Amino acid sequence: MPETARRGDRVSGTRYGNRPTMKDVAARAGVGLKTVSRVVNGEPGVTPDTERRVQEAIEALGFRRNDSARVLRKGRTASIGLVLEDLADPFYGPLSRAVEEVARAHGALLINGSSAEDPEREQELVLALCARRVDGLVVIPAGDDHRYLEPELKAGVATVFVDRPAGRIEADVVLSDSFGGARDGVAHLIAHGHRRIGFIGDMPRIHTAAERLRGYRAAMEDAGIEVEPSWMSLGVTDPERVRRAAEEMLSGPVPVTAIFAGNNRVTVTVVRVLAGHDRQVALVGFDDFELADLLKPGVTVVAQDAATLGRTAAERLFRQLDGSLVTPERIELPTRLITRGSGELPPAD
Amino acid sequence: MPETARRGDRVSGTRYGNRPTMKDVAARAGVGLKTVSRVVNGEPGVTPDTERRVQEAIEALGFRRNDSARVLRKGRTASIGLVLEDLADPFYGPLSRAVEEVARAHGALLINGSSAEDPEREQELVLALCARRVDGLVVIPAGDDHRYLEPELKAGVATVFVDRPAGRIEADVVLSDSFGGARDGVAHLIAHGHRRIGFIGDMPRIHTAAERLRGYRAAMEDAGIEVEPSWMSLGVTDPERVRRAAEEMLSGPVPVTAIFAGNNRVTVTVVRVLAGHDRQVALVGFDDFELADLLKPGVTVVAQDAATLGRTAAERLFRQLDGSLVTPERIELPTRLITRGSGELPPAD
DNA sequence: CCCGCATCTGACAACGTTGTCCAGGCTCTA
DNA sequence: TAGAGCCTGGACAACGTTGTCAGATGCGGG
Repeated sequence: MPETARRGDRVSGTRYGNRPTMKDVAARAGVGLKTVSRVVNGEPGVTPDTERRVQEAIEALGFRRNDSARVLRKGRTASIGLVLEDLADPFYGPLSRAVEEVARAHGALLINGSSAEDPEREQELVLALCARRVDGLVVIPAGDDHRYLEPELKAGVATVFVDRPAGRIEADVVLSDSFGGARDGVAHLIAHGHRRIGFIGDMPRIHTAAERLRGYRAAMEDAGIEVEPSWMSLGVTDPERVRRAAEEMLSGPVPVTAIFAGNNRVTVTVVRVLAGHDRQVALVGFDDFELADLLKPGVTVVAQDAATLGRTAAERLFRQLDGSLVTPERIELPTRLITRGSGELPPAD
Repeated sequence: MPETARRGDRVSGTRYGNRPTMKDVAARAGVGLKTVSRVVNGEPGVTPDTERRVQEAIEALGFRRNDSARVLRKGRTASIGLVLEDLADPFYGPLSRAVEEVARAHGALLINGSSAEDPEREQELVLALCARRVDGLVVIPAGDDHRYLEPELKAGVATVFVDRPAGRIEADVVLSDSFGGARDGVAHLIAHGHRRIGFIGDMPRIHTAAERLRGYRAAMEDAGIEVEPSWMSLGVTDPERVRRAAEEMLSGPVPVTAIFAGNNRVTVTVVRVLAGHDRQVALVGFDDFELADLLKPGVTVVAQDAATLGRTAAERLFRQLDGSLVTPERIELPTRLITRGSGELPPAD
């Protein structure tokens, strides 16, 4: 019976299509396996001459340590996971980058995934990250029930939620003061004489959206203004529906003189709608965005700092891993009203 | 001698601070180790009753398969790496997202890292990803020598370069037609009567920057225009220096009547500078950006599609992994001139 | 009633690394 | 010069999973 090559057969010390291992390096350098390990990890106890021989063998074979095996042995992966809604959203880019910088400072890599605002996909992603044994997780939740994370928390996976709180579990949260920010933004419009103010926001099942709506209501109530149902549009995000919602508010039976936009995508769409109108309508948006200052008029916004949000969360994560942090906490970062013109327009009835 | 707990001691089947393993699940379910593996991987040959018992044990213990061990055994990680310049840059967010979507369609996770345009950091990141044995790499190179990747390529790591070509190695590349785009953009300005046209771009050691500069020169030469050295500003990116460069071009001995901006960050800064001037200066920018249409005047740009760039690259990557792709290729995607007003302003001398 | 076969299950090795521990050779001192 | 102590290097097991292979079980037919 003729022998055929099988996976695992060795040819001149290296496996077919596979990578050289420490064993191969050891054989080539004429030293023991552990000595190679010591050199690779910069551990003491290797004479300069031996080290040189090993380095040469590593170079010659193009050896790279297999971190999967290392992880298996050591238990830490030096990587953290980030689950967010959509990396293409300008709000999350800087956030992700901030998390990455902190991770890098701690020698960790960042694995990230977009949930597309789908709770199921969020869970799928988070569990995939856990299966890869990330040391920690930064999650911008899409769903509102995170009990599926309980075994992970128990197993010591550091976890921080960002932008929105975790559902039904105890965990660290870092978020912006959506309620206060929205209330201040709407109050700002009221202070400039507006009473008929529209609100366009995301689905209230999203925590931030609900909080911003609550802020809107609170500001209106504080001013003794009764809110017409037709002034509120909830759960619309895609440009076309935002456009329709805005048009309806502007031409309804009780037309608004100002609009509060619940997030940057909505704001931008509303700006587009208003650009097509001749009537002056005031606008305040939640979330800053690039070029807001260059539009005519400049767009007044309630700004939250995505990078700080990410940095704060990541730092807490690594403090959890240190062990210097135990009790879950809720950290709320203040927002900042930036006036640029659009929010200071007087009502035009 | 009192016994003290050591790492490795077992308490009711689970290790301290560690996670349950298949062995633990097997013990609890009263089955063999391999049977658990079969259930977890949906392999056939398990009776419904046994499967139920195993599932219950998994549930009860909160077991998650350890993918590090799995990878070690199987050789594939079902993850790909993406190295780009800066995730916070609006050009890379959509690109990253597009790569992620393709990866997801192939059941792979995305690990990404920002090189911050630093060749050393790029190499460090790429090698860290290789150590984690990603199946493939999408790289937006910062450096111009990628020979360090040779062992990886030989070992079968699928690799695609995006936006800029690889240096000194043979590899797949997907990029935009920077030269043609810039030439067309500048020609557009020339067609509208401009002859004194400024160019502000990134360091020429960056391939795209060099190509765009080449396009600028080509368009000028085609029109028989001699370029004044003071019209070109190379290697400036940070807002302050771009601002100074623009001001100098506008007020120099031979002031320009139009500016071609080499990338979106430069374009935005130039828009800011021009907003502070009363003299009308034409502007064409490379790269589209959000809200370019809402500025007054709208900003004419040479648009490249970041998402398509990312998608194309990722698709090639997985075709490499299929084995259906062998020879490295260079794919150049066309750019598109979008006229919005700023590029059609006549020269104001 | 027993054999053969199909079906289900488990023991065992291997993946590539690191931690533990011991051997051998060296230096230093009494 | 012998003994103690240090330094370097290597053998071996373990991490948690999957592939291989053989054993156990049950069933139907001769």
